[in-house]
Amino acid sequence: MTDTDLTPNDRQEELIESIDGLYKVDAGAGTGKTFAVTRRYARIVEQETVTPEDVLLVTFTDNAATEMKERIVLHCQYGMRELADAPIQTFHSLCHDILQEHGHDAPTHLGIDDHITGSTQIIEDEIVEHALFREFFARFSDAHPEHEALLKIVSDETSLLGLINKLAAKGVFPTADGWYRDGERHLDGDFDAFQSLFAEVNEPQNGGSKQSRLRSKLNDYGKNKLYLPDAPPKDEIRGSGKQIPASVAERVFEEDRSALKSFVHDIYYKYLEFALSRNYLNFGFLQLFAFVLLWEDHELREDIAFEYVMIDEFQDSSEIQFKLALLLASTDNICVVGDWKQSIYSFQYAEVENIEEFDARLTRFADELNDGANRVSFPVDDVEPIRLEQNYRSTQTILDFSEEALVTSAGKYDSVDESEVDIQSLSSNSEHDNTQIEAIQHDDEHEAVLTKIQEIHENPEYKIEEDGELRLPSYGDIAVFTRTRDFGRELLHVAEQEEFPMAYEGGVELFRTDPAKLLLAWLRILEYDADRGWAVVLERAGYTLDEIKHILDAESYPDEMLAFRDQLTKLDTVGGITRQVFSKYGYTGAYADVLLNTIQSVHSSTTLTRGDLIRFIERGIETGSTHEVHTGAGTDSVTVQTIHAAKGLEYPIVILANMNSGRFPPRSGGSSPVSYQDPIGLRQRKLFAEAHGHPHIYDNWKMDVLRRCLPRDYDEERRLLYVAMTRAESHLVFSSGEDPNTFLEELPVEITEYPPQLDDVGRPATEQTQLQVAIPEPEGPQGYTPHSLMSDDVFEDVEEGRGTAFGTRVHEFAERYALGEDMTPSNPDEQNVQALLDSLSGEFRVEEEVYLPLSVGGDQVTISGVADLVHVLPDRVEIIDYKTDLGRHGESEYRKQLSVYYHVVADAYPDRDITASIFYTNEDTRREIQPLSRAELEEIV
DNA sequence: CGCGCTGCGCTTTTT
DNA sequence: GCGCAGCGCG
Repeated sequence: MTDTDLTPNDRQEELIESIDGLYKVDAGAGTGKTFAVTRRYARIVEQETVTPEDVLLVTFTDNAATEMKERIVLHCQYGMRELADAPIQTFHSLCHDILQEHGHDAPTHLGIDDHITGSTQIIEDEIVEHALFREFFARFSDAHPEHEALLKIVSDETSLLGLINKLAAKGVFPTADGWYRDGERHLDGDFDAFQSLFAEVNEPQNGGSKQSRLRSKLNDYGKNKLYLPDAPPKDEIRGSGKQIPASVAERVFEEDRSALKSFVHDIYYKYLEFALSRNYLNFGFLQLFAFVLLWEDHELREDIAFEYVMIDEFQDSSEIQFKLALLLASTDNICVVGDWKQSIYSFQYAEVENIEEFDARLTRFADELNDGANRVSFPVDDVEPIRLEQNYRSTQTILDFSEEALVTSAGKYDSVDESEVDIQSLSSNSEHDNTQIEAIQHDDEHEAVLTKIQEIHENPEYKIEEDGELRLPSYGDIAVFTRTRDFGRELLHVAEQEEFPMAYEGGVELFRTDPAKLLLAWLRILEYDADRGWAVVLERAGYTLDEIKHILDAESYPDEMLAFRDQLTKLDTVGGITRQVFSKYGYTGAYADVLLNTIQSVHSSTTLTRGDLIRFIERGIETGSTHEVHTGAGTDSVTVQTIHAAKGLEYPIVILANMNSGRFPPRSGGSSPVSYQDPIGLRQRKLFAEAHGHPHIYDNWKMDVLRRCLPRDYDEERRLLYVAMTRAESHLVFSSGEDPNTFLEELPVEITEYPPQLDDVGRPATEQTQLQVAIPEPEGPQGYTPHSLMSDDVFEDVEEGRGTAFGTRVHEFAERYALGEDMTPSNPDEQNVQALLDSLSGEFRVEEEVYLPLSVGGDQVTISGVADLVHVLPDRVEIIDYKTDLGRHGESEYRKQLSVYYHVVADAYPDRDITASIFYTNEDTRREIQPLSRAELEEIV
């Protein structure tokens, strides 16, 4: 609904008129929340004694803040200019303002001898902060040998940054000599809470005839792990009955965490110091220091505090934001507006409990804040609930159906207790109820979705309502939502080929687009003459994979490409190279523009060499950093976006795509910040430990048990579905490829096969191969059929950095067999391996643990690992790796890995010839690998 | 029917 | 690395 003309309904009226006191507003999807909030604001500032400076209105995005202001000025005495500086803003921007004005000494409250000044920068770019954090971490590691034991099990430094931010969002801060206030209590855990989780997963199933889920999960205890010598054996952990012994709960929970806590404290505190010394703050630290300031300085707090506080989208708030709101309120005129059903930002530290258990949290937080001083001076026990239930967006059929999402079970071990779910049913004010809800399924989901769109377009069965009239739907009325950007991008790609009017809205992983990958490929060619560059360029030109393989081996690149390379070589700037590459491939669209802009803006702030640019793009691909790109496709086009991006929007027709049998939700809780060491070489270490008795021990058995006690939480996934469905005004289509996921299967809608029929749409002819190349017969033992060394996915796998894991059971068989264990081959692959090994003379061994020092950018990089199977002869040494399928592991990944071992073994056997080879057990043969030089490895590492 | 082993697939984003 | 589903065995 729009604001200017309509009159509020009764509930909205109540919200607008009730401006004094505590209110918790349950504002469901499409209930005219913004309408009511903006009118309420207008009503508040109508009072003679109140000006906009007295009213804090918090939103969660800058865009929302701007929209609020725009809509407020439509019906209040203040104009845009008067509201420009009014506190209608996000928590972050408010905290920034507070720190700018009063934050100079805020760090000293934590014992940090530094200051926040006008020149202190806010780091917005994730890539930049990660780079800074890595630099900090390297220094920290050097300066703190006392934490060596924990430092060496950190495989990904930036996950520690994640931990720091999470603690900051919970209000846990370090001080010079400990933890701020009672922050430490959060780090000790709550045994009672853990024990009840433990008991729940440890309940026997099927009325006692079946072992508990926990016992079943722990069947893998110790598998692929190296535990400390005092770790209990598997049968002691699992017990003999249907349950894990109850005493295990205490054994795994109770451990001395002082070393871990002191490590986390030191990292956290030193990073705060580092950031301030470099004159920057991240978003989390803004809130941290603002909180500290408001906590410590009573006079300042009372001075800043607002007479009225309103918070929009309260389900997206974090613990510290809830507390900041209380510190910023001078009276109990507080109003939070939100909808627990739309809480989908937990990864951003949003806590749905803030709104679900608002009253209890309010009391508890106010109590905590009043520790030692009276900071929340108003009563908090009288909260007036208001529920908006009139929906202005969707038909009643859609509204009723969407509620199903919240009570749908996600799988065998997931159930929803419907009586526990507090759903305020919405009632539609739509006059029509011509709604279609359907589910389609086809292996080629992209084409199926496009076909469905074609069917819907201008189809009288999908009429939609506009101004009380029904009309035919156009492309612009349709939106496709996906859980992942990947799917959206693929769909768009197909749509482009079919010349379908479709546009992507939202952040794009810019560096994972084709223009960026082609640019990276050419840069690699220029800089290193690298296969990884040529392969991509050749593939793009339409060569088949076998042809590419041959061209790379023979280094016989097409003349036209060599000429283009020479042309690029003559260019001085990376901007020039970028422009040339884009123009060669006809990339003139929005992606290319934004890419060029990004590169040039980095270039103008630093002097960027080609090597720098390569690393910049590689990092961009790795981190998947996103940039807002406006594709500006024609006026009448289908919108594609992620569900997260679609929040707050509405479309007449919604297609919810990609409802496939993926395992939902994504791993909750995130990975442990202090994670296990990179598993490279784990199996070899185990073998080595067994063979030589010198295990390299690094694993923690308690963690293995603890992890398995945490139940999966599907609630947010249910809410995500709910958000997607409630965007729809009239029609809802679910779509899945391959197999539908459990949610879709459980929903009360029939899933129908939907074969795509897009033949009538013009398709461009596939590009012709430009060069025919004779493929030489592969060498190898007789009787094996040749097969391509390159699977279809290799380029993608390698480009996206997937496929570094090594372990296959065949490999394990080979190692055990070679080491003299009594192994019987159980499949043809293993038989092939056995035959190969039997045909070789000489000694096999698993090499000792070694460290290969590589010098990278002046810093030492160490790769630790145990060499794979090594075949030693008097005059030569051969490193052998095995693989059954290359689909999941790019050959270049093997080459990288084997190269590391190659140099290790070369050091160990200086007088002998060293070779490294992969044995393709499936159907092929052995192939020698040309190891990367140390210099090339350095580039990769 | 219960249990253990094996193969498969694999992430959202704002300040 | 990890959960889940499918399958074979007892």
